Amino acid sequence: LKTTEQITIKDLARQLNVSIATISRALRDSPDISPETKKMVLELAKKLDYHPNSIAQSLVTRRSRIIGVIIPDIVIHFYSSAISGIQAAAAEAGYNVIICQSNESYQTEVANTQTLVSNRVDGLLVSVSRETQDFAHFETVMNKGIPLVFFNRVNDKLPVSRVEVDDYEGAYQATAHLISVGCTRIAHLAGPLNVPLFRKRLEGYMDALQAHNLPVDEQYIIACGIRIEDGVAATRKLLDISPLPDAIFAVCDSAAFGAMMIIKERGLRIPDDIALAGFTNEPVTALVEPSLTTVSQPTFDIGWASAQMLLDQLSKEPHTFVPQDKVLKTQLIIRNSTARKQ
Amino acid sequence: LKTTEQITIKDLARQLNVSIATISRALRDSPDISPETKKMVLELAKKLDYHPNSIAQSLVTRRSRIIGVIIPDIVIHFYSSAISGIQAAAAEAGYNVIICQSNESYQTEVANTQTLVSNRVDGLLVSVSRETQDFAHFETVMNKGIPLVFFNRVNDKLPVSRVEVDDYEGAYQATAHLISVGCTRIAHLAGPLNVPLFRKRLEGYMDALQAHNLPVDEQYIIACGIRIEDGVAATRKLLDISPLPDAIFAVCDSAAFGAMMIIKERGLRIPDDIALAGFTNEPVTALVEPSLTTVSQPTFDIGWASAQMLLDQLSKEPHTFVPQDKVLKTQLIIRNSTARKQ
DNA sequence: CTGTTAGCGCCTTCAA
DNA sequence: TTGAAGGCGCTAACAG
Repeated sequence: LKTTEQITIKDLARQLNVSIATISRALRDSPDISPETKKMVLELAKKLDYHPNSIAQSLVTRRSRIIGVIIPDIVIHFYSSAISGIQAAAAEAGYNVIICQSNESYQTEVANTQTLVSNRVDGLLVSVSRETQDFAHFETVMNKGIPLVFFNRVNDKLPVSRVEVDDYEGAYQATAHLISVGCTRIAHLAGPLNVPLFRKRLEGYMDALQAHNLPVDEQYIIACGIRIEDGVAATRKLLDISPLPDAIFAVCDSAAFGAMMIIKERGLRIPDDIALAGFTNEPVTALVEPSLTTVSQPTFDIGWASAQMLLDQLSKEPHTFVPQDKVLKTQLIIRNSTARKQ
Repeated sequence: LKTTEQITIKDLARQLNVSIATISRALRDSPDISPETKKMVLELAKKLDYHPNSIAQSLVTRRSRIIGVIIPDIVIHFYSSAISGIQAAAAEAGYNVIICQSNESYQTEVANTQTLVSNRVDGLLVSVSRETQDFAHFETVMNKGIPLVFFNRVNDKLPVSRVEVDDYEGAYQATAHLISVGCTRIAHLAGPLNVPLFRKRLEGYMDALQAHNLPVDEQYIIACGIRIEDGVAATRKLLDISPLPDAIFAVCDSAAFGAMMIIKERGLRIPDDIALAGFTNEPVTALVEPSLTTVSQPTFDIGWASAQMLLDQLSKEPHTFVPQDKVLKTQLIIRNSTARKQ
């Protein structure tokens, strides 16, 4: 075998002495085709290892059966897990997925969007970059009639469907838990506040403090990114403050890991000197020492639900579209990093 | 704006009263086109937010500018990081990437392959599933003239290019290091041995023992998967053996994490009772307690190099093709889990 | 039930 | 420098 060429319906038609239309029908078991012809065609197709050229199909059906996904960073566990959910749902419906990473860059996100539009994806699933303030590129997508669903990094600037978790509630519970184990000077490593979900976590934190008659002390709220290094830097700053906090609620697990390193480096004990809680429940949170209290997010389900929402929209008439908003529940996971103070 | 339709060169041609051929030429700055016409076309294209339909382009050029990737599991840090490398290299060359997960299933891998072929990817980057023994689906791909590169999970059953790391050497060094800190009963949590790279790690481990005049004791070699739970189960078995090992070299970091949990659960100390080493150098290895000695792999670079190798093949005449084999270096990272015994 | 015909959006000779 | 025409592989009327 040295077939550098792919088999087409034309080849099948020639070998079987029928028209290409007949082949096309047989392959897609259209109702009006004789069983014998169909059998004959399918057998030859299998023998020749024929596979339809999806590109040609897409061109004529005007559907690529491809979903485009834009995320900030695939290496972040939350996103790789969400993508698994997206792919599972997509595969079940016969769709493929093209993934683009914005690397938290607005420019890259715009470029990604264009690429996906050029590739004629049937719909778009997006977690916007941290930098993104202007949503014109997504408006363009909508104007072209391409369904769009935001997940996790959502916003209300555009009338599109979204899937998110109850970040406010999760943060509230984590903070309330820290209070319940006896902490009174609770600091927060806050995420970039132009991202709504991080703002919601901040609000949940603040409201929990107030609901328990604890002061919201601005100096205990430190701007922080979402990588380990960010947690390291933010915690260094935080531990220069006096009096020291007796607890830290970090915006995400990675930031919490960074905090953990610095707290230990300073010779302080977790949770005795400083209790610590994170957000997301990455697998390793159970493994670090002490194990990390955190807020569990259904990462796979977020991806799954987003894809379902998009697929649902894809299957309906465009004019019947009404934006949906799905909020998934989080769950507080209590571990040793917040064990009750003696 | 409510344009549900996408702009085509036909629209541009009509508005400008020129032929579609002229538009096509202007857009792709062909040499024979007047500067004025070109300028006129480009301006209108921008104004109307025209973007070429890549599907139509692919159909006629017979190149999709899409690279297909098949990996076992995107949630594994190694793979998500490798994918970042792949995407970076692909993007630089103007290629897109479609990722499929086999979930370690042979059947799924075969299905993935078909999907990607149907989508007329220009080339394929593959880390085969754990189950895969039969490579006929990849032979089919090669017979269709689609370039193929194996990375990480490579094998020598097919004459294709591959990118791997020096697994043997990495395992040898890790084991030699354990010996150098005074361990003499070194166990190995071995990966699935039908996967060549895991076999190489086993061989590196065994050869290091022999080179240092230590016996290779079969009961200290435990079959293990590559997830945390696998490490847990394997270590449970291992710690029933007497005498207990005084060190464990785990096939990967996740298995090492599982081992770490069980060792602690048994009230044994790391490294004093049992030293521990992993493989890959996932970010969290530095964070667990004690921090984990491991063998660092250039995960991003593996992806990058694989993509480069494929792109290189794509740019050359098929008949000039000679399979390449690139082996990247690993590096031993010594941390507290193997601190010298007092 | 099957064949003919016309595109989908674009590229690419071949003429003009 | 530009236009006309054919075709990439497939689907979808429309006839027969």
